[in-house]
Amino acid sequence: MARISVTDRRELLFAAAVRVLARDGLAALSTRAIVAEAGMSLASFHYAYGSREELLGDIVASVVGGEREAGLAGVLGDASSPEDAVRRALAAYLDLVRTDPGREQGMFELTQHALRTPTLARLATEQYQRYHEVAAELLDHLADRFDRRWDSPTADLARLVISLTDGLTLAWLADRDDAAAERLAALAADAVLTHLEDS
Amino acid sequence: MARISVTDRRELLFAAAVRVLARDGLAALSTRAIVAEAGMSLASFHYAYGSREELLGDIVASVVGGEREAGLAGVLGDASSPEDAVRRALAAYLDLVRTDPGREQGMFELTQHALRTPTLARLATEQYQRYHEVAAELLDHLADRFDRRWDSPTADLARLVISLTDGLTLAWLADRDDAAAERLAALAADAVLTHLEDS
DNA sequence: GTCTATAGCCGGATAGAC
DNA sequence: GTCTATCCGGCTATAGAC
Repeated sequence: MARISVTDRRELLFAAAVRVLARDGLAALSTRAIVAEAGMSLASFHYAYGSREELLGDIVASVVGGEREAGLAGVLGDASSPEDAVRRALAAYLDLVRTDPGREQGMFELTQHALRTPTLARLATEQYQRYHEVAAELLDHLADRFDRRWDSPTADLARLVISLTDGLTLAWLADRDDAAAERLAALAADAVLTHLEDS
Repeated sequence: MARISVTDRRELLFAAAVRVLARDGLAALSTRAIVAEAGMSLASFHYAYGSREELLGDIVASVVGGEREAGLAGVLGDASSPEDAVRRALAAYLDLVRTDPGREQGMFELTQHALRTPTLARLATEQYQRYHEVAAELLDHLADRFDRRWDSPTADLARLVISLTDGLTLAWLADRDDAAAERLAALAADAVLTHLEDS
C-alpha cells in the first residue's frame, strides 16, 4: 500500500489506540484491534513500534506532556473572581467527563495498569506529579491575578483539587447521576474556596 | 484428592482470587492463577463456578454486601467529638490503604472492568450506591450522637466523602507520598467539617 | 468428585514472500 | 516497506478417564 514514514505511522497508530482505548477499554486494546482501527496490517505495527507496551507508554507520556491543560486554563481567561473561576473550572471538567466518559475511564485503566507494570510505573508517578503541578500553578495564578491568598500551601491544595476531580469522575462513571455530580462539583469548589483569604 | 463440598470450594476459590487480585492485579487474575493459589486443579474451578466472570461478580458483590464497614464504624465508638471522629476515620482509611495497597488497587481495577462489562455494570453501580449509603449513615449517626447538624443533605456530603477517599487513594497509589497523603487527609476532613453546624 | 488431557481461541511477535 | 502466513504461548472451558 501507500508508503508512510515511520513517524506518521506512529502517529496514526497512536491516534487509533486512543480511540480504541476510549471506546472499548484497555482489556480490548490489542495490537490487532489497534491496526484494525488504523486500517493497517498487523506487521506494520511492529515496524513502527517495538512492542505494545511501548505504545502504552507513549499514551501515558502524552498526558504527562500536558495535553489537557488548555481546557482548564481557558476557563480562567474570562473569570470575574477566583470563586467564579474555581466553580467554572470544576463544572467545565465535569462537562468534559460527560462528553467523553470512555476517554477518562481509559485513562484510569491505563494508570492502574502502569502502576502494576515495573517498566511503566515511573510514568504513572510522573503523570500525577504533573497533575499536581498544573493544579498548583492554576491556584497560584488565581491568587496572583485577583490579589488574594491561600491559607495553605498550594501544593497541598492542588492535591485536594486533583483528589476531588478524580473522585467526582469515578462516582459519575459508576452511577451517571448528572444532578448529583453537579451538586458534588459545587461542594468540591466550596471545599477549595474555604482556603481562599483576602490580603 | 480430599473431597470438598461445592460451597467450601467456592469459598476457597473466592479467597484465593482475592489474594491474587491484590498481589498481581486483575490482568493476572486468570482461572489458572486462581486454582494455583488455591492448590486445586483447573477443572475444579468450573466444578464450583460456572465461569470466571461469575467469580468476579461475587467479589464485587462482597463489597456491596458491606464487608468493609466495620473498620470505619469502629472508629466512631470512642470519638470525643464529630471533628475528632471524621479526622480519625479518614486517617484510619489512609492507614488501611497503606497496609494493603494491592487490595485497594484491585478494587479499582475490578470496578473499571465491571463498568465495561454489560453483565457486571449493574454491580458496579450498586457498589457505589452502597458506599454512598454507608457514608451517609455515618454522617447522620455522627450529627445525631453529638447533637449537631449538617448544613447540606447528608446524601450530598456522603458523595463528597467518597470522592475524597477515592481521590486520596489514587494519589497515594501513584506517588506513595505518605506525608502529602496525611496532609491531604487532614484537608479532606476539614472539607467535610465545614458543613457541620451547631444546633 | 476429581483429575489429566485437550479443544479452540486470541494474544504478541516475527519470518519470509513480494 | 509492506504484506500474508505462521509460531508459540496463555487463556477459558470441557471431555473423558479413574
